[in-house]
Amino acid sequence: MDKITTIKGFKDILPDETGKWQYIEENARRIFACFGFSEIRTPILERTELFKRSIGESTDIVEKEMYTFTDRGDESLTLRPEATASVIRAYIEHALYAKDNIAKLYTIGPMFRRERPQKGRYRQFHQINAEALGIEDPRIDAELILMLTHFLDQVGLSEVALEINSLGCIRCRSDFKKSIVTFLKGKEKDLCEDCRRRITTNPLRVFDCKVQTCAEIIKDAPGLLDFICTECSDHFEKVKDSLQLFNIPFRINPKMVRGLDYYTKTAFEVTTNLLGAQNAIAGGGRYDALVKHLGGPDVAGIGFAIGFERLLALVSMKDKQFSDVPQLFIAALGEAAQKKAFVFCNRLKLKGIPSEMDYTGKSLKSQMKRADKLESLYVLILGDKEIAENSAELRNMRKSTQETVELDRIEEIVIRKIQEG
RNA sequence: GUGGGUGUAGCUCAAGUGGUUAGAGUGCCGGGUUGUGGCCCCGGAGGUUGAGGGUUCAAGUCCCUUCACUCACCCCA
Repeated sequence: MDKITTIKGFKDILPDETGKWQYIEENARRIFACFGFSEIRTPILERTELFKRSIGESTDIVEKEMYTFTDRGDESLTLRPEATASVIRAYIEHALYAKDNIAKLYTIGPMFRRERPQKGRYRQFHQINAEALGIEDPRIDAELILMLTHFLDQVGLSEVALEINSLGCIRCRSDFKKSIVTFLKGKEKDLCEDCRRRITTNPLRVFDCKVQTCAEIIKDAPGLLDFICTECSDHFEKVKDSLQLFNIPFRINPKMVRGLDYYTKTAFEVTTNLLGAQNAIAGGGRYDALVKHLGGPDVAGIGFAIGFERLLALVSMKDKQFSDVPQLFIAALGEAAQKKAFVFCNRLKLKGIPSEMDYTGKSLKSQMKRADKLESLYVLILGDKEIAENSAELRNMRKSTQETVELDRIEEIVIRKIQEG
C-alpha cells in the first residue's frame, strides 16, 4: 500500500512551527488594528471570472497558474491566487462603501498558484493582506508603507530594502505602453523570445528582462517616470515626501513593474537577497480603477500582500518560547495514586493550569523522563507510600529541589508555587 | 512547460575502481538506580537502499525507465 502524501507544493505546518505562525499573526493583528484596520475573511473559492477581470486575462497568473475547475454542472470556479480581488468583491457585494466612505481591511490566509515549487515558492502559500479603500490622498500610500515596515521591524526582520515606483494612471500608462511598443518596433529580431512575446502581452515587462541584449535595447527607451502625467507625478512626489517624514529609507526603482494589471500610480516592494531567486517578501500598490472595474463605485484603493512563508524564513526566533509547557506533571505509581492523579490533573486544567500525567503505568524513571522532555516546571510524585502517609512529593525541575507536601492541600500549594514562579 | 542536483533507519549522513549479514550520530524504548529527569555507561527495536526493469557469479554502487524531492529559468508573495 502506497503512502498517501501531500501534493506537490503543498506543506503541512507542524506543531513545532505553529507557534511562530501565531506569533507573526498576533503581531499583524495588533499593529494593523492600531492603524485602524479590521479583519475580513472571504472564501478561498471564487468564480473564475472575478480573477480574470481583476488580475487581467493576459497575466501569467490567469493564463497558466490558477487552480480552475468546473463545479459539477457548468460553473467555472477557481482557488484564489491572491486576496485583493476577493476583498474588493466582498466590499462591493455588501456595499461596505455605503456604511463608511473609508474601509480599511486586512485578511490572512492561503493562496493557490500552480507553479513549479522552489525555494520560497509553494503552490499553497499564505499571505497577510491589507487594503485601504476610499482614500486618494498620497499620505495613505505612505501610511500603509509605514505600517508594513513597522510590522516587519516588530517581528524582527532586518536586511530588507524598500523599493518604490509609480506606474502612472490608466491613461498615462497606456500612452506609455504605446510609446514602448513603438520604440521596440523594428528591434524584435534582437530581443529574446520572451520579450518578443511581451511586446503584445505586457510590453512593460521588457524593462526587467535579465537577458543582456534586451537590457541593452530597453536602456535607451523612454522611462515611465518621465512619461507620467502631472497628477501622477505630483502624487508620487507627495508619497516620497511623506515617507521621508518617518525616515523610511527607500530606493526608486523605475524598472519595477508589478504582475497584476490593476495596479496604478504607487507600486512598492520589500525585497531581500537572502531568499535565493524569490527576493520579494511583500509587494503592493495603488489600484484606483479596480473597484469600479469590478462593478462597484468609483473608489480609490491601495493595498499590499506579505508572503507569510518568506517572512518566516527570514525571521530568527530561536530565543523565543513558542509552545506552552505544562506547569505540572504528575507522576503516579499504582492504581490508587493514578486515580487521584487523574482527578487532580484535570481539576488543574479546568482552573487554567496546564498539567500533564502519564496513563501507561510506566516506571517513575520513565515518567520523570517524559516530564523532562515536556519541560514541565514541577513534578508531583504520587505513590502508594505517599497515599498511605497522606502526602506527595513536589519537585521543582528547574532547581532540582523537592519537598513533601500534604495531600489534602496539594491543589492550593501547587497553585501558589506556580504563581510564585 | 524547460534545465541541473539529490534519493540509504523517524531525522542528519557513511559505505575506495561492483564483493560476506548495509553502518554511525541523533531520536525512540529498556537497563545501570525495587521510587527520581538532565550528564555518563550498556543493551534493544527500527531498512524491500524511492519504484520497476536490465547487465553480472555478485548491484546501495553500473545502464535504462519511472516517481518523488530540491534548485534555477519564466513569473511572483
